[in-house]
Amino acid sequence: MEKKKDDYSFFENVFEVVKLIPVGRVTSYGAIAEYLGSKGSARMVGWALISSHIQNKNIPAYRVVNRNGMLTGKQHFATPNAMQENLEREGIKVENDQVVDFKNLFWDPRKELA
DNA sequence: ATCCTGACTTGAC
DNA sequence: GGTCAAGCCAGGA
Repeated sequence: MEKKKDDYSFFENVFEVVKLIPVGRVTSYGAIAEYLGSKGSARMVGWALISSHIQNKNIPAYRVVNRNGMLTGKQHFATPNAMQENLEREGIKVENDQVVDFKNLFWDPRKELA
């Protein structure tokens, strides 16, 4: 990472939003990216989340899935099953690496947090 | 400095 | 309505 200018870097911003995700809810990378103003660069959100795993803060990265509600990032967790287990622990049903009733559990920061 | 890759998304065919 | 291709920004080789 870099020291950046004077404000928090893109990553810190991502962490903030991710930490604000309510329990039992999920969001998508694109939604966060759009909320941060970097709409279209959803990849960066995922990239930031990779760094989140080395952060000391509790980043519920498992609450972030792709637009399809699919657990694309489970591979990057300590164990591929961790993501699904964590979600299920919060009452979110995951089936075939996909969040059940995703559209209902979807949490849009731009809409809810805005 | 150039090229490649990546936890994504959207538009076109 | 599913599949393919391109765009996006940042970081590592």
